[in-house]
Amino acid sequence: MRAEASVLHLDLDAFFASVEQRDKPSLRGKPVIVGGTGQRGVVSTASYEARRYGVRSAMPTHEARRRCPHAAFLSGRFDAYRDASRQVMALLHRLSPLVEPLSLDEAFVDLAAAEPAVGLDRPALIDLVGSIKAELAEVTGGLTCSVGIASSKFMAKVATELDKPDGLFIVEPGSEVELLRPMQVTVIPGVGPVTAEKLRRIGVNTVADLQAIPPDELVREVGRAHGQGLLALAYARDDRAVEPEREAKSISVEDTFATDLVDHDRLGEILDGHAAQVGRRLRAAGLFARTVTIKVRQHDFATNTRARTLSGATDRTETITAVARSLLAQIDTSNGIRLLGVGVAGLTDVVQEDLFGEDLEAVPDPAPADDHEPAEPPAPDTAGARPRHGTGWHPGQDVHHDDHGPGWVWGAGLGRVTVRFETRDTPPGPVRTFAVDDPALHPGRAPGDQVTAR
DNA sequence: TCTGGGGTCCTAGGACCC
DNA sequence: TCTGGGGTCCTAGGACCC
Repeated sequence: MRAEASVLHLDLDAFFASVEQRDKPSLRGKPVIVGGTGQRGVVSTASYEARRYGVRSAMPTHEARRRCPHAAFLSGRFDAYRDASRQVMALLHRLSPLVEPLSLDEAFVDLAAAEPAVGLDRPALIDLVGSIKAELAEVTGGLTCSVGIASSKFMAKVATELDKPDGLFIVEPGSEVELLRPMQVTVIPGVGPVTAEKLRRIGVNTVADLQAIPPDELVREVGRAHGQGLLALAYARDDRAVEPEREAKSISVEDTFATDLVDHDRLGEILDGHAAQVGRRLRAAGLFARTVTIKVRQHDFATNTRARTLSGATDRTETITAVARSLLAQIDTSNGIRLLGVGVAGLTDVVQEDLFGEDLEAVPDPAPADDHEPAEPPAPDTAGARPRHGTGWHPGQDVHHDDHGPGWVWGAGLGRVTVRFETRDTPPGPVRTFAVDDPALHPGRAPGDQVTAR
């Protein structure tokens, strides 16, 4: 822990939903829910208007629909979220070279490393955050954020939660432990449902309870590393540095199906598709992987993983596919599978492919070594998790119509697709319905539709 | 009709080596 | 012909985070 409040934590408010409201004027001030829109979807982000109905992140979408049937349910536009995120991270980088992104919508900034230096007294920090918020709204077209500033990463993150949305909370150095004492133990990162229940059973509900428990009892309940970690955080002891540019340790692609799958050929095709995506991402990042993992979620939600480590690292789709297929063969899929995933780990950026002596059963005809873009296997259809990967229209998607210009998919079904024609810079626009195969209707934005940079 | 998709980190046991 | 101990790598599962 530092002597000064020099760690800043920033969290974009209801990020995905806010980007949707920014780009879809008719949704401003209305409940918006971004997430999986199918039967097995869950909520990623709910706008504050939707939260008033009890809709929360990670809630099954069918539950969200029950609570807030009149909300707009959108499946998400990750390119738009990534763009906004990049703008925000770039802004923070102009403040300090030490920026650690935690996700698209969250980051730590080390203010002690700010260039030029910034004042760390309370009035200076209030000023600084005021200008960050103004600039952030400017570059992103009106997004807001909440900010916490404290003497450590842990306390800065706790602080952010204390004033949302569009808030600022500065923890005065020295006041950390008193601030924490009355809080629920679940404010401590690493205390999820399972640990919270274990702690509850030994009478620990608040951080003050955690401080009072004999350490050996705590360690007995939650394990040594975890127990000692919790105890340190209960006393606000946290000297972790703000670390920019953490390297990726794994890459994975997975998909939950609308209905459980039994058919082995279909599962194999889906596995091939996932392996191809993983291979593409690996090559795009210039990385090679030594370990291939598959993940299988059974009909009853029981989850199996199988992994195999190769003697050399690869970025080849054929190799990943062959290993993944042989791993899938080890698993009983006869009762129905709800999720299938492929991942790689053990990443390096040096070429060291060495498959001599590798026992790859079921290796398909190896392609020439320079062929790094094999034909895509057929995309999963019917029972799969469409429309996310399919050609169907999905709610919220950007579209362009030859006659009506840019808009977004309001809904689709029964051979029809309904589009609202509006953009971030227009007033709420009109709604029209087309046949799903209307040749004048195109996915994405046409070049002329680009929103003016601000 | 419960329960996403992308990750990180930890634990425990077995293989293997010296 | 009798049972070590440490270290590393690997696999599987699970908790947790956004």
